[in-house]
Amino acid sequence: MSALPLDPTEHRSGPLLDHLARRMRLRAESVLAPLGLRPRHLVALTVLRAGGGTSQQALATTLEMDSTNIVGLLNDLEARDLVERRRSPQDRRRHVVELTEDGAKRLNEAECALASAEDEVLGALEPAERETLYELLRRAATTTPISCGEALIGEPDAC
Amino acid sequence: MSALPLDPTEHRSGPLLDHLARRMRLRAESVLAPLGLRPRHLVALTVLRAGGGTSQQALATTLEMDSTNIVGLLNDLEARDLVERRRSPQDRRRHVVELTEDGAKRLNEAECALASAEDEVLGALEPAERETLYELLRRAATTTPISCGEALIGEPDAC
DNA sequence: AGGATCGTCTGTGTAGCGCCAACTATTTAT
DNA sequence: ATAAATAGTTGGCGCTACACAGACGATCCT
Repeated sequence: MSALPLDPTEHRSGPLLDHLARRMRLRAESVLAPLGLRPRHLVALTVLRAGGGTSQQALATTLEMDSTNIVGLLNDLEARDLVERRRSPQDRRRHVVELTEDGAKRLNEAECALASAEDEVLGALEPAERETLYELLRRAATTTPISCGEALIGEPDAC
Repeated sequence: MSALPLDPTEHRSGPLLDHLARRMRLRAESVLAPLGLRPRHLVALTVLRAGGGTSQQALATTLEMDSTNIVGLLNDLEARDLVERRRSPQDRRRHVVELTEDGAKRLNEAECALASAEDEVLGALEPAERETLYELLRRAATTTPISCGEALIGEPDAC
């Protein structure tokens, strides 16, 4: 079509994302096992750290998982005191899920433990590039996960 | 430790990768259905396009999947003429797996179809940033997947 | 009081995938 | 030439992650 060498073919990162996530997850699984965590738990913890206190269904929306399965996931995390369920004062049906201090600490430990896995999978990238990658992923993941009004329970001013 | 604001906390992209891959995969699933493809097929096709002719076990190593499951995956793709299994002349036990023209075309179509999914998931990133992301992912995924000697069947000089 | 909503529990079904075992065709080593 | 290793295939078993549906109590909104 055009003489410009701008976009010769469609560049979709979906499959690459999938591929790398799998490679990472396989390594993470074994590295995380001694900590009693699975990759899936880390995703939840990461989202919770980023999102502050959210209701369970908000979490379900963010993680795009069925809410019934969120229950089990949170049970795991709460049993290990990594996460806390408090009833919302505004709406006592709701559980406000929040990372505990232990949770934040454990998440940090896990992230340290993941370094080796990341070294293997992202070995082709230099440190600066990895940081760029991280920043892009983080920003993409922090895309006002839910309609904003329901997600931010504690900060009604943010919107 | 240091006063520099360089690395206050560990930055692991593993969980983010996992999260975004999931979000992408869910959308891809429905978008790809009319094309008779699943996300997993796209990963394989993408790897094949990047890697040229590889043996099945090389593919298994790259995708980090059990080789018995590779068989079924390739059966799917070959049944749709997206992929071709030829016996290697050098070692007639081997199947050299290669993308057909139809396969390349179909992969391109699929990538176009994925645009909407990507728009939703990577909506927070500008086009230039998405391209950067793609490039980083692509390079990370192209990390001499196998020990190099076994992977490159057709090009024995490359190493 | 009545209806909707949030979370929980239970159960069912399915898909992805690892693992084991057996078998064939072929290559390599002895 | 015979034995051992390797590539692919098939079949089966089992586990895990999930989605989905139904029922229930607690709570909110009218």
